[in-house]
Amino acid sequence: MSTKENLSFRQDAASTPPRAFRPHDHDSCVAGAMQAAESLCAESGARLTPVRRRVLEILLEGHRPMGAYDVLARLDAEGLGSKPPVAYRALGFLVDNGLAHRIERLNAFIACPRPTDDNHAPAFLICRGCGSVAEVSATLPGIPKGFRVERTTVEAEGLCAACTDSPE
Amino acid sequence: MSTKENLSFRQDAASTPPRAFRPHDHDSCVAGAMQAAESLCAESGARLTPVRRRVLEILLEGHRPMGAYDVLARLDAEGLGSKPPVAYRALGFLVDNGLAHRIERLNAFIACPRPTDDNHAPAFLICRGCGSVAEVSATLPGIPKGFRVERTTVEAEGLCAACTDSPE
DNA sequence: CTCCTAAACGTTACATGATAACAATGCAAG
DNA sequence: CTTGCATTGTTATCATGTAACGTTTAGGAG
Ligand SMILES: [Zn+2]
Ligand SMILES: [Zn+2]
Ligand SMILES: [Zn+2]
Ligand SMILES: [Zn+2]
Repeated sequence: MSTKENLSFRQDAASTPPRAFRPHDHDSCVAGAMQAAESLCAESGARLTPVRRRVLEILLEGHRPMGAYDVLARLDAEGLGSKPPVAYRALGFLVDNGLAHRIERLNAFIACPRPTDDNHAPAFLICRGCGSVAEVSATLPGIPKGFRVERTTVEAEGLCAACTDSPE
Repeated sequence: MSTKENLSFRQDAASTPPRAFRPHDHDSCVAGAMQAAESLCAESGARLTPVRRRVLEILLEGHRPMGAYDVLARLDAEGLGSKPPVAYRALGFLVDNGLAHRIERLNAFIACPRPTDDNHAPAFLICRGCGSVAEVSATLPGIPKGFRVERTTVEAEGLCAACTDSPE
């Protein structure tokens, strides 16, 4: 459990599908991510306020992205806020602090499963069958000399192993 | 001129910046892309109608992406249409036929400089300094076995060589 | 050439996604 | 305590994208 998922995926890319596409102990999955978020914030001084913490928990419920307004609906139902900026600010905080990522193709957000694994240039595998999204590590090959890359967006849409097998 | 830019960039990635980031004969750049678009459409039976052709020309004016409403403003000024669906339909046609691409990070569209170079899984280098975008070829490494990739979005934001050198 | 059909176009209305701006509140350092 | 700054609450508005439906047009069948 000490190995990064994105690294282990690299090491034996041929064997194991990412955790998000497999049945797994999701409770400990969530607990680990929350734990990591807490310690990251404690370390950096970032304030994981109630709304921010709750949004992270909501995002962590499934390995699938949620739109800002989906998150907002949840917050509203729980009395934590009803106006767009509430959701966007919390999501912005999480993204800025590496606790969540934005999926550009979907205009949606997903919790980072391993926020303490630093320096990750994340790539996302988006299954159009089940809607799950797995975060893996990607390095772009062949960037021309002279272009200084600051941020990358790498997203692949397709079918996960389970959805490929399933009878349509 | 027979070599694909995206291939040549791969072959000597260390030497030449992509054309979009260099001064070049842009008129012939445009002429080539229009030529390629014409023959692709002739071949496939797709109809490059006046609005569609004009939108492609507009996108080709610079190696930079334009939002749908920017394009629409141009069309409106020329009396070619004033309602969003006009722009979105033309852009959709161009994207579907490989004559333009959508840049997800920017909610914007850019003309494909080499639409006849087939099978391209394009990647985009986005310069935040000058706003130019270069299209290069990218293959994603290390996709886990079992995930069937259908479409990719690969975008890198940063600074092109010229903008890195320029004194802020 | 005429008729027919499918594609393209024009327009209305709406859905969805995101942010600017400012007032009110909480909170911690000095 | 008080002063400053981050956070929150709220309003209003902007930006992006699409469903739906009627009309026009191009181009092939007869
Ligand atoms: Zn899980
Ligand atoms: Zn799936
Ligand atoms: Zn050019
Ligand atoms: Zn530049």
